[in-house]
Amino acid sequence: MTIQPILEEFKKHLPFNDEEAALMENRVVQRKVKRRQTILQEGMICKHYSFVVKGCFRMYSIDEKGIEHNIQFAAENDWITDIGSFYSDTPSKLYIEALEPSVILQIEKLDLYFLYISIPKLVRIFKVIIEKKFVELQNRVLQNISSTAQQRYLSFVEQYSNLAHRLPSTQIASYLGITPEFLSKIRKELSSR
Amino acid sequence: MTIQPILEEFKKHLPFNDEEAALMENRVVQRKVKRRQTILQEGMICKHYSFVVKGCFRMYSIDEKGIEHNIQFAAENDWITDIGSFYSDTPSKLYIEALEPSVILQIEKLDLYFLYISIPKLVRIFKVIIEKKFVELQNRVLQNISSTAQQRYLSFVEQYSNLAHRLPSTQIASYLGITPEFLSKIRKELSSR
DNA sequence: ATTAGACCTTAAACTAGATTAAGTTTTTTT
DNA sequence: AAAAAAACTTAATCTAGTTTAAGGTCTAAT
Repeated sequence: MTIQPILEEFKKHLPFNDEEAALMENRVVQRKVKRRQTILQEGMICKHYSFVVKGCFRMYSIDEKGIEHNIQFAAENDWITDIGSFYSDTPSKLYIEALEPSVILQIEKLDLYFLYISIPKLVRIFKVIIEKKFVELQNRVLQNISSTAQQRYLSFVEQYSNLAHRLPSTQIASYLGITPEFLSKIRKELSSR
Repeated sequence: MTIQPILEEFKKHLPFNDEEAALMENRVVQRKVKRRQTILQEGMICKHYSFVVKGCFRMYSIDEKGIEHNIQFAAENDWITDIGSFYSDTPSKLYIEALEPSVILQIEKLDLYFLYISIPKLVRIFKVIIEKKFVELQNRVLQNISSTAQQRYLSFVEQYSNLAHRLPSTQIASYLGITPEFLSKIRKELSSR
């Protein structure tokens, strides 16, 4: 079954029976994405909720000066979408790009709405998913307004150790809101102690 | 009916019928909160989801140096809770304090769970509420990693003009992640142009 | 196998924002 | 109404992080 990875993930919340799984299987599409390929670009309406089976993505915005700013990473068993664009059908200001060759499972908006009605507990599951992401984001805001770049780097490495050794440091710097040059300085300082 | 302000707010999502309203009325408690009084403190488990009827609150954390950092404000018709502590029954690291004499409506966790079961669309409503807050928070993260303090101040004033003229500038500085002295400098610079 | 394009590092000069400190005004409490 | 406490401002000094620039390494594509 294509959606097996999603079902495994849902077991942590509220497990699905065979009938529910079959309903979902019909509405989910698997897709391969090459390294550097984008699945969302500025100006597009975000049509899908995507689940990462294999690989890694970043969501970023480009400012007036042309500089990219990483808002979020998503690796195996994580969900990624521009939730604002997705639910309100407005053009996105963001990009979602594969940082590695990847495999994802995608659900379209109307299919997700159909599933919300036919499998009511799915609403509960997606509510819990977003609540967890909300808490993570809130902690990140707190860090941003209260900590130095070094402290933020250390807690990024601690919290996302799987990502930290897998991502180019340019991408991490962009996520932390500092220049790659300064991250290099921080790393040197840390290694010399 | 005590919960009238909540019902008005829900009309924007999915309106309640009389029966549903009565169920909810039984599970909601009204409470007056004095200026500077806290409804949540570090170490406590956050027991309530709170709806602001009148007044204004801030949620903040205190760092090792004793400095307070504002994570969120909530004024009329907004919800406030430490969602991490509330759903996982873990001690909070945050404070919620009234910045003005206030009136709130509170729902306890078990009551909310009862209502989620007896009024299924309530799950949908709270999912949408948190999704909107998620988008706001994501924009704030983007601002924090990509903009100067002046730009962040200007977009705070634009987005929350109702709050901006109501809050002491110390509180705004703490929310923006800068010192009150530097905010004063920014304001002077803006007014002289 | 070679070249182009990312990626990483170092270092000097610069700037946004912090810190310290002192003085003024406004608000709150008694 | 007076006293205390909180809030706002200005300015000098300091520092975390940026900018610019150059050289070096690694990876990927022809």
